[in-house]
Amino acid sequence: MSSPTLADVASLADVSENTVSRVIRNKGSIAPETRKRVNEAIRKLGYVPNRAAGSLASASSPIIGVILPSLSNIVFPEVLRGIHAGLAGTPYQPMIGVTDYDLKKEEVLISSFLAWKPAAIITTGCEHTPAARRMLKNSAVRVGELMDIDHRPIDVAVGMSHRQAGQLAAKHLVGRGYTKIAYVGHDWNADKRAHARYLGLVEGLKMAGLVLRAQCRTDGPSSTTAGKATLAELLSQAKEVDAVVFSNDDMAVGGYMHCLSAQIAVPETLALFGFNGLEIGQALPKPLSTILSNRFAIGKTAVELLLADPARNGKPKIVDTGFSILEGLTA
Amino acid sequence: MSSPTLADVASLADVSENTVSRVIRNKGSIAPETRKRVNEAIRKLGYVPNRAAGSLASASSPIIGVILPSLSNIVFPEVLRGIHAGLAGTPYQPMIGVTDYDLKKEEVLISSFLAWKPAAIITTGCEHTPAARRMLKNSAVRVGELMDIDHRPIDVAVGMSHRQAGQLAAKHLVGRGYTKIAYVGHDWNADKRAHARYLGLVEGLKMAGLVLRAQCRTDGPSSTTAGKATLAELLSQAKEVDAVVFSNDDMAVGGYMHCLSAQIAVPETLALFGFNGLEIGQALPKPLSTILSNRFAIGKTAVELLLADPARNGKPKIVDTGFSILEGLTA
DNA sequence: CTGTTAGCGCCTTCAT
DNA sequence: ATGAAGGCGCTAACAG
Repeated sequence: MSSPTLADVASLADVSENTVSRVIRNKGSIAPETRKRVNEAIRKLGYVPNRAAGSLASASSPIIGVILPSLSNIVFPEVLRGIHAGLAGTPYQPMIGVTDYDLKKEEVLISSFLAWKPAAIITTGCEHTPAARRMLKNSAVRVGELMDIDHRPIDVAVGMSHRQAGQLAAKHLVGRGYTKIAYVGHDWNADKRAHARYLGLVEGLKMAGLVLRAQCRTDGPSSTTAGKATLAELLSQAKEVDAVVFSNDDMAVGGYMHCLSAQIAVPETLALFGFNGLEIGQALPKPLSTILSNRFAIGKTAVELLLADPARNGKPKIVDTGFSILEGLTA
Repeated sequence: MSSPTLADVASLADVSENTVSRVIRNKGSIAPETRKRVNEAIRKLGYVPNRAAGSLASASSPIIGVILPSLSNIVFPEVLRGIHAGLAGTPYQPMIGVTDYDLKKEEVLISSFLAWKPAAIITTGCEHTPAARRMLKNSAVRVGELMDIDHRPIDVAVGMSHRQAGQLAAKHLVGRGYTKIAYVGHDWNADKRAHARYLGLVEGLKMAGLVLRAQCRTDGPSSTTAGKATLAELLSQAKEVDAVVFSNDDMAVGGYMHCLSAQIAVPETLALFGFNGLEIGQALPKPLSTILSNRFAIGKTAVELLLADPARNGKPKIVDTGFSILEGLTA
């Protein structure tokens, strides 16, 4: 009734448990004939190794702890998709935690994950509570900090410079001749990267001798609905705007919807610029002008990097997955 | 350097390991004063229980195996969100696997998850390989099959009847006076539930003495882009259509985009109907008429049900989370 | 190339 | 209300 153990396989194959273990983990050299016998016994019994036992004995588990701020924002499932892609074909399994942008929750998750002696912990951004940072530093596990590379990582950071992306948005709009540029965004407390892009935008404008004409932000998270409403609000206060940079594509698509409803010609009367390069933005009657962030690549690259070496490699490492302009037709 | 163990806590608190273990698991009765001493020692040492050891000793782990067909379709992250919500405040942790709609991959995932002696396994739909079904049945773990309730579950099923949803779509359109109804969809092999809705739609039309006028499907998964292109294709073949039912909202939003580009009046010239009730559909200049599926509730309900009882409760159980019409303005 | 010997850190059972 | 003993199933040394 209860599952077969190494011992069962060993006695059926007439070898020691250790040999079976070696066959399974592909460690050391084994006589081809022995290996065959063992594999047959495994198959015959339908043996599946008990992970808990293995983890206890080796003081390490094939778990990858993944901590995401949210699942509502499509960006994070896409990072997760990249992580899964990187994990395909390996014995590692992702364990997921969600912080709701709450650093204290992140700390608790890190502690629970560490209790599994995971192979790696992947989290988002560079901000952590002091206790969280200490736990990560002191543990031997590999640590990936994703999305953001404007900081010194604990182990490896994979992502892009959101500041530079903001600057690029400014450069793009200025290059197209827009001068009366405004900003429509969402909550910066939760989304520090959106704030970094904003700062970059302002810097970029400054370099061109411009300033932001107006801005409007909602309190909540980004959404199409919020983008629609917030652009409407912005325009009711500042009419002389010729281009709007949104905190991301969700917001920008909402803005586009507002323009459709209010019959504002895009980009003739008002240019729209997003961030992320989501599919929906490219399916609009006029594809959204935006910056493509490589979410999938961030997840995949991080996993590949982390699994390449079981131990930290001395000094911290930063990988820039970059970003690029999607020209679009809205700006 | 290495993490403190139960023994360390025990000797610091001057009790036996056993007592510490009892305090942590809140089992049996403990003298208040002893409990205090133990908790202090735990805090002082920063003790975190080793999950692998606990799982091995108790032959069970606080892991919930979650198997999803895809992360690209926003619907599944939303189910996952519900699962997380149900897990909040419990010691359980979700381990995620993605099948890419491949039953063989599901089988492999089930086997790996079972190796952890999880508290429960949550998967999607009713279709499994024979081996997968056997493993789930024979294991003592609780099993949740999500999304779909048109079948006899292994343990518990939580979801809705997609067939009935299809019928309701037909009823709604017929009630509004549409008679020349067509269908635009995506790959049924991957998405059996989309197929079930299609069948329901055809049945619903039949009840009203109607037949589907035309249909067009893409091979790939659903997406806005695919919806846009596929509606265009449908209309190039069948011009006398007055309403289109899409396999889901992604496709329908794409259809809406096509209508905008092609200057087709919605719903005057062509009515559009979706499925899911995604936010983006409701942010369109005319909110999409669609059926709201309760993805979040499905995940949350499933977890609550599964955790309510550690053992299977005798007979299989089905929970219908239902669905409802979102009236919208496109049909 | 294979076997032997000890644990890994905790939980379970049985005492007291 | 607490302790002692044993073992969960596997891997890590070491032999040979």
